[in-house]
Amino acid sequence: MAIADRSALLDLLSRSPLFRGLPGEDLSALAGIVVPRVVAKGEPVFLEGAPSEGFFLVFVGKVKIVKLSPAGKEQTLHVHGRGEPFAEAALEEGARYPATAIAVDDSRVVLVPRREFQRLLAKRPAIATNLIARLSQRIRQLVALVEDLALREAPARLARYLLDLAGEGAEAGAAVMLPIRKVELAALLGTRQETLSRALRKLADRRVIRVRGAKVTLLDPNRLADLAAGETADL
Amino acid sequence: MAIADRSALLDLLSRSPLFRGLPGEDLSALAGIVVPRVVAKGEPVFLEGAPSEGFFLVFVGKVKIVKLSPAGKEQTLHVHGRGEPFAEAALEEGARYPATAIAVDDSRVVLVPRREFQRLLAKRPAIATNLIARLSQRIRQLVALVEDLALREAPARLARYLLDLAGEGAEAGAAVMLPIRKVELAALLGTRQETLSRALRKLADRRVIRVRGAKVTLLDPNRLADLAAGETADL
DNA sequence: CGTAGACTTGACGGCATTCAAATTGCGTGG
DNA sequence: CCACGCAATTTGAATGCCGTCAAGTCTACG
Repeated sequence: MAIADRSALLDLLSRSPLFRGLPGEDLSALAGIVVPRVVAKGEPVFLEGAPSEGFFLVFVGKVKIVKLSPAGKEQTLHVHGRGEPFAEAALEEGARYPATAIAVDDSRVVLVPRREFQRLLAKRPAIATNLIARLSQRIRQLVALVEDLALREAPARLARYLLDLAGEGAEAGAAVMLPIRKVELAALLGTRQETLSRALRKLADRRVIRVRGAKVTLLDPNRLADLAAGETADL
Repeated sequence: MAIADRSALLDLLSRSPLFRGLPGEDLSALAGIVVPRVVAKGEPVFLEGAPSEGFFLVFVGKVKIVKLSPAGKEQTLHVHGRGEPFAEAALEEGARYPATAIAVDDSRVVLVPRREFQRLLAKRPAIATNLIARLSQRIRQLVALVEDLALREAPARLARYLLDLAGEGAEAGAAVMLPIRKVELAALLGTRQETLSRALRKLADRRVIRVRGAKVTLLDPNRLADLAAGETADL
């Protein structure tokens, strides 16, 4: 990795939720340990079932974590952007990756090797705390996904996603840009692009949102929240 | 709690995945800190959204973790039996329970209060390691559930569950007892009792299993594994 | 034996998937 | 600046799994 990247790397590490607040010497040591990798769009970072080498951080680009069925269907568990760690759940001795990671765009990631990380973990209990917090958060995300899949219909999932994207204080008229292609979004919402398209249409027809390509305007956030909550009441 | 229970409590704690290997003095301290609770069948241990008091261990009985929709639908995330900890993901300051816990049978649980636990956690790094392992395992379970919901049809989910229950080396003719009522199992598999009933029937008709009440005999584990993997090929 | 709870079966409808085809968006070469 | 072509997205029509509603059956147990 070029010299010019080293400071960027240090910056990345220091901002990561896992290493936040770590002394400079540790960050420096980490920067020396970490293994950079380039991954082209559509290529895997690792495959489900492969023995864990460690966990990763997204340096540039986007990486999705997916489950694939033999029948070729795909469910996205999460899409990670710059600075985010992934595969932190596969850190134990002999662990295997429980899902596949694929680059959504041309990306650069860094591998934090398992052994070295464990050594650091033993030395710095603060990292354990951060890791526990991170794992707990991931559990909450997965619980929310299960809730979506089991308890909500496609339009309601979309509504919840849009509200999530807009953040808490979503005013009427607020606009959001979809950060991923619609096929990817469909996979994340547990459906197909066709169904997503129809769901967008449905909300747009009811003047709850307006869609212009990847730009979605929230015309009526309150109604959107109702729909997200599972209100079925059609117009 | 009666004196006679104290040794049972210590036994429970020492066998718990979180506290395994802890020095006797810590276990003793824990036993003094822990808060016993009796919960009748169908009653909640805690409700989704309530501020976390800490996490729990099942002493006697069974507790299910569920997500409820406004429409009244229910998805079970997990069913915990004797000795198992639950709600370990809600340990942070100000955390709220991300799902509801309900006793499936008349049960006794013990609460491990958040503050006290955190104090112990700071003192014994080994617990942090155990906790990380536990959270990672929970993540894998949830990923498996998502996979089921998104990628498999009801009969395939049932097949996977039965294989899970039978364990790795499932011989033809091996029998398993369903540990929970069929309504509960249906909720865990993300479906209804009617659908579960039909799925059992389907597998039985094909001579893959035999069902006698709660006893299920695996007549053809290989075929069952194929079905679990998503093979659709009907008879 | 009778009752309550657990489970099964049948009929019907809906949401989402699948297959197929049309349409739009957009980067690139002319 | 515009046309071409691929990729992304949308739309339409048919099918299917599963959920709902409503009876019916089984079984443990008093």
